[in-house]
Amino acid sequence: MSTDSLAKCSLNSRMHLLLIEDDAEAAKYLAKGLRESGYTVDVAANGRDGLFQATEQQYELIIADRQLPHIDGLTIVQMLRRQGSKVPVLILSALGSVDDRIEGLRAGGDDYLTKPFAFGELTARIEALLRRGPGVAAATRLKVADLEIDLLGRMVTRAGRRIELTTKEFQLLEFLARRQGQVVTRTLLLEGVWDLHFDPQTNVIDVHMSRLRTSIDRDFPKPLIHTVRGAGYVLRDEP
Amino acid sequence: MSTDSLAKCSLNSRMHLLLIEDDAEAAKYLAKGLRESGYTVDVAANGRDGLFQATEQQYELIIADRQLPHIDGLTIVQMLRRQGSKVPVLILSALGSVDDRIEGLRAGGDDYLTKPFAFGELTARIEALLRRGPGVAAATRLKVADLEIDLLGRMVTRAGRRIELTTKEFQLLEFLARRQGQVVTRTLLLEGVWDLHFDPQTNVIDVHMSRLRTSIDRDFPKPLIHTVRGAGYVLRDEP
DNA sequence: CAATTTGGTTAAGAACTCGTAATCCCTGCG
DNA sequence: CGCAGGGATTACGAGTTCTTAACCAAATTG
Repeated sequence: MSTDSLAKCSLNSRMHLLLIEDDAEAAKYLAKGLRESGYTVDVAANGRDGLFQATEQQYELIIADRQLPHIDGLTIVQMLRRQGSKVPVLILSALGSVDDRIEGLRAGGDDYLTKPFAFGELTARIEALLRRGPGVAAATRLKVADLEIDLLGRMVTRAGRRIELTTKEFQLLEFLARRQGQVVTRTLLLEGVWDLHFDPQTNVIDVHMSRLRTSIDRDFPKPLIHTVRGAGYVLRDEP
Repeated sequence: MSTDSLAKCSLNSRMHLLLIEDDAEAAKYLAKGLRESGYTVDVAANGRDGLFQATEQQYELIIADRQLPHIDGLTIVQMLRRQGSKVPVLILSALGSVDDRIEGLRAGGDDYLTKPFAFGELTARIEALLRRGPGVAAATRLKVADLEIDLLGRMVTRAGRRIELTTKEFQLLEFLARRQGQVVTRTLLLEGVWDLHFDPQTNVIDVHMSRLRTSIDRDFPKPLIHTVRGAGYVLRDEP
């Protein structure tokens, strides 16, 4: 099966990652691949910016090169830990030899990966780090009433019938489904689905929500997407 | 990997085992003994590495300690099974109570051995598991709907009709078929089929996918290869 | 060594997505 | 009732992504 599981592991929840890598080309390649795999990726080109962004924003995981301008990867980990942050950090190292300090990372719940590595290996380790502890595998399918979402296959069915969605629609639905029953505010959607941290002054959300609605709810008696006036939207069975 | 690993796994009589054991001394002792018994043995020192290696490579059998750092033995079995792997797994445990045995087997472990044990007993059980039949053997043919792929014969048929493919096309199809139903990203394809670890800045994948499509899907009403915009491709029956 | 096959590149255009903006539609309140 | 404000819907177009055919070089074959 080899990389089977890797593929399987890579299309999960929309997680926010920070990639700290000074080699522009490598950074671009990795970021692209990770985005294809469904992650939201921010990139920092050096240690200083990286550390700043890591403290400024909350990431689910940080991937840092070992050797970086200004501040190297290991130091970033140390500083983050000193600030009380517990974000898992994955160190990319060009060094072949096993460094004691790096070895120590594993104990701290973090991990390292020696270059060159297969992309699949990276996603596998990311998934391993994102798992909330042993035994709790990340979900691969979500269910809301008769609606089923297959994250690996990027497939949605309702009442057994197949529903085609665009990428944005799928992301939006996944975001809602992960918080099913809870009201999701516009701001939350803007950040979680569009990665916008300011008000775009447009009605992007409304438009996409409308599109998603026609796909999900039009041909069915019970709508699953509900508007909460003045607050946001909910995905749930009851009105 | 594709055809390489195939040759490796099916045509080589030397059995490939993965031993996941955190106790370095025990691991060394067992590995040595198993190698003397004619097995090729890889060792992983903790659950995370073990699970990774188990998915990364095709092993005929996996021997895993029950208690491991990061991810324990039973969880490894569960995860492998969830990934569709059928590798026989032998769990080693210091726990001897009946409950533990049941739990271990229910998790999908194929056998259970309580420490301390005689080395002979270990080899006996390994042989039993390996002998236990074709059901556990590595796949030599893959099926997706009416499409059949004979990995050993390097032959493809759809609806009984023979389809001729070039080497690249076959590799591509095999890669997709091994992950049928799952979206395969371009990056993954680039690495898995072309062994390119950077962006080739061309559309090789698209072109070959198009060629594969004309071979596989042109003369049939239901296409099996589907594009997932912005992500990659899937091989599956449904649209 | 010519002929054929194979695999990578280029490029044109087809198909599709997504954001904007204009318009319509509620809902609640004065 | 009519108005205001939030929300829904629709159409459009720019930009992107995918498909395909044609081309060429390298490898393979007779």
